[in-house]
Amino acid sequence: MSQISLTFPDGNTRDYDAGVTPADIASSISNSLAKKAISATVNGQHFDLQWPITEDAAIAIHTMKDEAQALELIRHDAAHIMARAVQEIWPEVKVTIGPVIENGWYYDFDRDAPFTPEDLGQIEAKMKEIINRRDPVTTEIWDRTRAVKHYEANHEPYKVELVGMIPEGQPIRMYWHGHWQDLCRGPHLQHTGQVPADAFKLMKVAGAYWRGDSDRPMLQRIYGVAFQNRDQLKKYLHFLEEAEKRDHRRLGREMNLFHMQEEAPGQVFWHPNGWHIYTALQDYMRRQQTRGGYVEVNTPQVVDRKLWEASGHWDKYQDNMFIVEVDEDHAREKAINALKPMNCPCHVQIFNQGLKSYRDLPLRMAEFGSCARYEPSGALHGIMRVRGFTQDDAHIFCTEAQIEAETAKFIEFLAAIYADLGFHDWTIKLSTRPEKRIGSDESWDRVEKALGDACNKAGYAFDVLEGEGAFYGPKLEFTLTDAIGRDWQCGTLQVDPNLPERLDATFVAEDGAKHRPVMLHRAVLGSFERFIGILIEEHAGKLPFWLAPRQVVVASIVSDADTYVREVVAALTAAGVRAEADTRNEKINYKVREHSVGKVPVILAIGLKEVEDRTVTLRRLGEKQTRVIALDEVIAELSLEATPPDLA
RNA sequence: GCCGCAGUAGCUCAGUGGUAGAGCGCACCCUUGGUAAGGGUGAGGUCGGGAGUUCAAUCCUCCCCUGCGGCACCA
Repeated sequence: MSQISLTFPDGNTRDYDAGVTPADIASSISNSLAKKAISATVNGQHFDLQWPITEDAAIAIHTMKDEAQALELIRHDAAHIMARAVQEIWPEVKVTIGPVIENGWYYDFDRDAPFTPEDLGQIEAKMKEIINRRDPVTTEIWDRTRAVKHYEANHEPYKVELVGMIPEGQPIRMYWHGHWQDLCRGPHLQHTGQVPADAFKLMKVAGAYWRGDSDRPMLQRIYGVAFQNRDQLKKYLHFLEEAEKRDHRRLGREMNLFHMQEEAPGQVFWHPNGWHIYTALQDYMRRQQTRGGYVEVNTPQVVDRKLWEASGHWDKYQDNMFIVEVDEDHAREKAINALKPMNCPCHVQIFNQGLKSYRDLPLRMAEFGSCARYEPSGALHGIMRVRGFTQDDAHIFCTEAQIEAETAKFIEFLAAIYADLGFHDWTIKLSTRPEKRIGSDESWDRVEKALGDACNKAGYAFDVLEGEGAFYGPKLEFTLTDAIGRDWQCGTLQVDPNLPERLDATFVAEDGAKHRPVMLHRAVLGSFERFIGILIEEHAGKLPFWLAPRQVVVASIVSDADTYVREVVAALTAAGVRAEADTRNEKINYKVREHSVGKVPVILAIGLKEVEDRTVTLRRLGEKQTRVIALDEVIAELSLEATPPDLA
């Protein structure tokens, strides 16, 4: 038998017979390692202890202390154990796939009756039983015919399909957890008892299309989470509770920011408190855009279909548009209009007024554009995914040669805004040419390079998403990570030579001839609605002072202080601070509690002492400590704090 | 749009084949209290909408709407 040479993480190499398994190697090192080993990494591939190694390789043996590998195996085995549990309880249920996902796994089943919450409990109990049996996990490679025959005989059509999808030359691997068999690329643990019985939980059942295709059958997906131990599971469940407390829908109600109702699904009724956030953010963005060399415009809401036909939206986007038919009784002639889902065609109309010179470029045209999109009902989510929204939209009309400089300028523009808004952790993704596209490869080459170079020039790294660009051009996406680790794609910059072409935008160049400009669609926040939702969740409702809808409540302790309370409120208001009086007949404890729950950042308590000394007692949200401070001083302090970051 | 679940007072939720309850909130009264809920009294509901079964429907059945969790979607 031939020999192979294996290199260990410490740099030592040892020779073994070809076909040796990581399990053999662990045994050859020590008994304790043989017991503790769970898997190996062989030439970068996560390897089952039972798989033979056939060539020289770098190898590292993993134990439960290697968290990444341990969690992957635990979750993957849990998925199999769950599928087995389901089939032990309901043998007629058909199995499909069950991958590991963040924090756990899911498994999709085909079953007529829906799984109920009680079913989940039953499955969980059965899983624990299987874990306690400590059934061995074994594996074999089968040939395709045998695998297909096996699954046909067992009435598992989805598995037959999966076997058929495995490319020629790749092994068709079977795994057994005890008697229960599943097609699986592995790796797995060595016996079911290695999955901690007290550190997993089945979370929910949901529908999911077979192979993610909405034309194929809807399956039932059971989600589970699993960790190495009970404490980690508890911690995760606690995290979920915390995330729920940040839910913008709940905080929106509690802070009286906005509401939604069924007469206007997917649209926001902004209350005074919420509208303060909105206008503060919009005022800030308007100042930034002015500073960034943009001109602001405003364009119609209801636009005749002719323009949408010309722009191409009527063809490609109609399902997402609100169509408005004007009745003949009310209009001179019957017209079909659409609410604008995007601002770009209208911006081209403004560009097309008068003759543009190359001297006008780049022309940066911004609009807080109210758009309406008929989003699928299932997509709606609070104020994050809505049917009526306002974008911080702009289109930069420029030449191809100006794309790089304009993009670099935009990245710096966006970075400054994210920093002001408290987001420092964000990334750029460059989406490149898709398969179905227009334009020459040379032009794609140039424009993709321009975007990449612009990122480098601005000093930011980027990831590439191959083939994810729009059909007419590549784009940059800017994704920020929030306080609890969730990603939100907000900013975007998209190169578009198509729309100027379709809507016949031109400028006169130095050569005296008419040329086609390129458009850069770009946004920093995306939509105000969604971004405010993100801000609320980011801060768990405790917005930065300058954005907080209610900044200060001045609360009387005794009613003899009411006159002074009103004086303090008036002085703060005059100094540009949003202040309100609370002179209700309630105890200070009650007022403090209520305004703390309402996330008011500053409470000024006023009793007879403060009236006497012309002071206030200041209490900040979340702090127990209070501070007595002179009226003039507190006005100066809070007025400074109320100043937006770009004006401070 | 698809699968599943849900819709009862402003909010959170309980409940019943004979038109309904709690806590908080709200109103009024007492209380003037020093930093996360002082006490009392009271008002408030076409039980999401429509149809059906029934002597009788908030409850059972069907359709619709909206929401929630996923999936699909996000030119």
